[in-house]
Amino acid sequence: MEDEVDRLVAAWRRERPDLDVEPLEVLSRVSRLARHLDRARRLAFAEHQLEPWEFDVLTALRRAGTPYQLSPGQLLTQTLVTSGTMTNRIDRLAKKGLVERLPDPSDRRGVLVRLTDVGRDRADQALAGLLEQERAILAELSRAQRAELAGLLRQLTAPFDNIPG
Amino acid sequence: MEDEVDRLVAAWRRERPDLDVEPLEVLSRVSRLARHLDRARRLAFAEHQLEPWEFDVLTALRRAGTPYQLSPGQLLTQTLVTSGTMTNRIDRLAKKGLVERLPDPSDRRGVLVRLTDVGRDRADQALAGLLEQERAILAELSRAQRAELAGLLRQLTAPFDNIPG
DNA sequence: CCCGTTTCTCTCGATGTCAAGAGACTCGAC
DNA sequence: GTCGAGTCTCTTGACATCGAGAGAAACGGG
Repeated sequence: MEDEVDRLVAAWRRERPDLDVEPLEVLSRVSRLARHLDRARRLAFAEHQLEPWEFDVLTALRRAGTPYQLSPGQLLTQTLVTSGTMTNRIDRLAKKGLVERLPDPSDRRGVLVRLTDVGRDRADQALAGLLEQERAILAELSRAQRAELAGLLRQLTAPFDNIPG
Repeated sequence: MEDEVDRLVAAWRRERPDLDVEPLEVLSRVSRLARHLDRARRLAFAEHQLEPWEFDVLTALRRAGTPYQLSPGQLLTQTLVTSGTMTNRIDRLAKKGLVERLPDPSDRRGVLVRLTDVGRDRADQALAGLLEQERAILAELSRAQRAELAGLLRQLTAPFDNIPG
């Protein structure tokens, strides 16, 4: 089956026959698939009244384990947004009752963000929904193919995740 | 070599041992790799004084072939942004002298956006730089592995690209 | 022809993000 | 102790995007 990247590559070969555009076969597909996934996730989360960014923050806290609390700084590094953005996000999540701000008992500059019970349940439900949807997308592939794909992708992501920042 | 997704998956298995999180092994890697690629591309384009969105628009015109012109509407569908955004983008590219607006001779409601010579050269140079960088990222894999990866990704993207919109 | 519908592009207001910096507090050297 | 550098969170202003809708022109049935 043909996809958009096949058409993209064909267009480049026509317009720039001097260039080797083979890298696009892999990396343009990665980018485009990621975009499709973003849209699909937005839909899946909407069923739980969550935005993707809310899911990101809530699950970071959820993965931390009890008592489900992290500093805003720790949340920054996990979600890769800036501090101004995180302040805004915590404000909105707190207003919705999904997290609460607590003073950090060991550092009076600091704050701890803790998941409320409601927040934990919402995160758990949204994760279950996400996994269900992702399983449907991956049904195109056999178990062996999925493992193969995961392994090849790991080879590409590992340098980014380990060497720099 | 371990990557962030391995750590992510391990955290979920600890916190939610009841869930099968195998889909994350593939799809979280796709999303994270796409994010790394975005950052890398931003850097590569900066050497040519281009933003990623500028590259998107210029190369859409470039791929169209001579005379390198498309309507704003055609650019919308290729770049997947809204019309308000495209108007803004064309304004800024025109101000930089990379594209120009022409009245559409066959439809007085319409406009044609045409790549200037400067714009075409910038697009060509930026594409060459991008491909060079992408080749470096893909050097982790053998030619056969790249072909395998492209094929598996195509199986996942094809349903999105063909069935819906 | 004429009028309603559709198809274009652009305008406008709201929103989320980033980058830079301010303010509060901690920590270590002296 | 005290001072300066470092750390942490929040504030502010700029900016790109989206979504809804306005205005202009094309299209097509009666």
